[in-house]
Formats: sequence, C-alpha cells, structure tokens
Amino acid sequence: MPRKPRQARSRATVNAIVEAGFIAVATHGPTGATTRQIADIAGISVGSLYEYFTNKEAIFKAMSERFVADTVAMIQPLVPELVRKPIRQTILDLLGHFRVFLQENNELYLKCARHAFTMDFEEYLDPVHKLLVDIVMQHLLHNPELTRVRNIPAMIYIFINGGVFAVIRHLSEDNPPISFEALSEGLADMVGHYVSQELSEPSGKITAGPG
Amino acid sequence: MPRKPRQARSRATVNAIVEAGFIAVATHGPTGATTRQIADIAGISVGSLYEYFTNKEAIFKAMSERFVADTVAMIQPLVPELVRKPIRQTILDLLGHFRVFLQENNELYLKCARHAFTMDFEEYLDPVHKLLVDIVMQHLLHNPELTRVRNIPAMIYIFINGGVFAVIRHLSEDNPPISFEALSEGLADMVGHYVSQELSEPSGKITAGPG
DNA sequence: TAGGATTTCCGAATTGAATCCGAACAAGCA
DNA sequence: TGCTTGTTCGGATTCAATTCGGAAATCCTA
Repeated sequence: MPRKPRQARSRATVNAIVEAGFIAVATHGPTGATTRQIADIAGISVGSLYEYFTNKEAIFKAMSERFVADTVAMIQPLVPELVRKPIRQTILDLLGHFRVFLQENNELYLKCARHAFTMDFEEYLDPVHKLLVDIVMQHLLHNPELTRVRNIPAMIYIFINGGVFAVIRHLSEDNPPISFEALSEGLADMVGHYVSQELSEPSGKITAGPG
Repeated sequence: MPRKPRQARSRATVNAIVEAGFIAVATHGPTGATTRQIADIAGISVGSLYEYFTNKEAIFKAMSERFVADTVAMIQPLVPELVRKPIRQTILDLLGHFRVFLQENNELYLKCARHAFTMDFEEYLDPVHKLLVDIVMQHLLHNPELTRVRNIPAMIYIFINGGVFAVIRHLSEDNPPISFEALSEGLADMVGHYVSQELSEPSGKITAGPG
C-alpha cells in the first residue's frame, strides 16, 4: 500500500521520482523505462519508489497529472490576452506556446506526450478541457455575435482530442509531410472558417432531425 | 531469428497469433497482454510464437499492419460512391463506416485502436493517408472549382491525425460529453465550412510571407 | 510408401524486470 | 537522550519474456 509523504524529505523524493519518470520515459519509452532506471535517476533505491507508488503505472499516472497541471499553468496566464484576439490568432498563439512548452528541456514533455495513450494522459485532460471552455466562454463575452455559432462543444472536443494530438504527432515526426506552420494555420483556418461560415448562414438553419 | 512460414500450417499459425494478439490486447491492454495469453488464445505454445516473431512488439507491429490493411480494405470499395457525394456527406459516410468497422466483433478493433500510440499504429498509417489523398484527388476531378482551396495537405493531415483519433477516443469514452453524431457532424461541418469559406474568398489571397 | 530432409511445434529452463518486506537509518518530540 | 514515527534500503521473491534442444508433422523422392 502506498504511503502519503509527511516530511519534506519524502515529498522531495516523490517529486524526484516523478521527474525521473519523465526522463526515463523520454529516453526509453514507457515500456523500456524500468523502475530501477527511474530509481537511479531519482537518486534513490527501488524500495523507496514503492513506498509512494503502487506500481510503475501509478508513476505514469502521477506524471500525467503533472503534465496536465503544467500545461494548464502554462496557458492560464495567457488567457486574458488570448481572449481579446481574433479567433484565428488565439489559436495560432495557443499552438505556438504549446509547441515551445513541449520542446523545452530537450523535448522532455514532447517525448512523453508521444506516448500519451499508453500512460492514459487522456483520462486527466479534464482540466485542459475546462480551460479551453473557459477561453471560449470569455471569447463569447467579448464577441456576443459568436453565440450564433452552433456546436461549440463539439468544436472544443475536436480541437482538444484532434488538434492537440495532431500537433503532438507532428512534432514527433522525423519527416513530417507538412510544416508546423502549415499545420497550425490549417487548424486556425479550420476553426476560423467554421465560425465565419456559421455567422454568414441564416441563423435559424435546421439540420437533419431525429430518426 | 524469426522464420518465414513456408507451409500452410505455419501460415495459419502466424495468422492465429495475430488474431489472438487483437483479442489479448482488447482484453488486457498492450501492457497486460502476455505472450502466454496470446499463445493460449492462438492454441499454440509460447515457443511457436517466437518462431515467427522476434518479440511481443513484433506481434504488435503485425497487428498494426493488419489493422491498417483492413481499414483500407473496408474503405476502398466505397470510394467510387464517396467521391460523387458532397464533401460533408462524404465525411459523414466515412466516419459512419469507420465507426461500424471499429465496433464490429464486440469492439475488437476499437479496444486495440485505443492503444494505437503504444503499438505504433501511427507508423503504419501511410496507406490510409494515401487512400484519403486519393479520395480528395478524385473529388477534385469531379469538382474542379475545389482546386482553389488552399492547404489541402494540411487538412488531410489534420483529418487523419486529429479526426480519426478524436473518433477513436470518443468511441472509447464511457460518458462522452457529446454524441457521436455531434462529433461527426462537427468534423464534417468543420471541413465543409472550411471549403465553402475558401471558395468564397478572393482567389488571390496572400497569407503572411516568409520571415 | 519407406526413409531422410525440412518445417513446425513444444515446454522446461533461463533471464531480467517488477514488486515485496524486514532491517537500518533519520526526524520529531518529550 | 530515549522513544515513536517516518523514510530509505537492497536482497529475496515472483512472474513474464525469451531461448533452446529436441520431438512431431509434413514434404519429397525413390
């Protein structure tokens, strides 16, 4: 049974384990990363590792939470500025910052995010989802006419689950078939055009009914 | 060193191993699936498994190739019909068929696709990419005015890497925040609106230049 | 269709990583 | 300082991955 750290010393240990986890996974992938490696990098023994984590997966879980928290913390301060810009620019900025974030520390996070599914990152994406919803909501406040755009929740869903992973995959590719700029402008235009088109359509448009 | 099967018997064995792989991964995930399980499900012994596959990862690789080949084989016959329809409908149809495909056999493929990154499915997506490009090209032949749409390669990239994974994730969720219909219509509208908007813009539009 | 060559299959043995556990060490406190 | 609780350690155990030396099936040819 894993224990809760009480003293500063053990809290530092837990922290070191999570950070060592990122390094080990970035270097050897989630399968290749061994608990011994993680312990070595963290400068502790394997035994200590199991004091705080049930198993290797629990370390991955902590890493996921850390990653998501760091992502949110990275974006949060940008929000006030972002919500004032036109949609297209907001998205370009978001993607640009996300790229830098992923590539920091010799691509530490990027190399881990690549294996996101393995480590169930997705199950912890909720805070990111909430943040995006928040940004959209504030956008709506600044631009009330956008309220006419249909299907905003679906757009957010697609953007998070599709856009973000498209970016992660793109940055992980050795020879991507398109440039990062083409990708991010594609995403920005896709959303931007969607909104423009929605706004240019008669507001009472009815889509296929049930049945 | 893995051997090439020569007789029908061993070809059946290899096939059984790959299919057992899908079942094992669908049931226990790529980490939880053991070679013994796979061998048991395939009705052979562990030893035989290593006659044809260097290691567990090689089995995953074969599974990825099979999955991609099956996906292409599923879509291919639909192409002639798809390329005649309006874009929005083409996408809705594609996604609908893809959904059925993933959910067949008690969601066998869906449960595996969820772990796509772990098993490096992405590295084998090329045939799917080519197929989509083909569909788009044929669309262009039927609707020459679409040639004015910019950034088509980026759209395809986003659609494959974003759209497809958004769908896979959505179908894997217990309580998705939006319905599948909302998701697929969102994707269809996103592409459809993008195209409409592009066509409604003056053709010589210049985006930011280099530097 | 017997006998040897080739291919396929088998499962106990080996290897190495994940995890456990009881002893040793450090910190907090009286 | 003596006692209690928190923390660390690393050898021992367990279990999955992979190997290997034949046994069994199939093929081929006389």
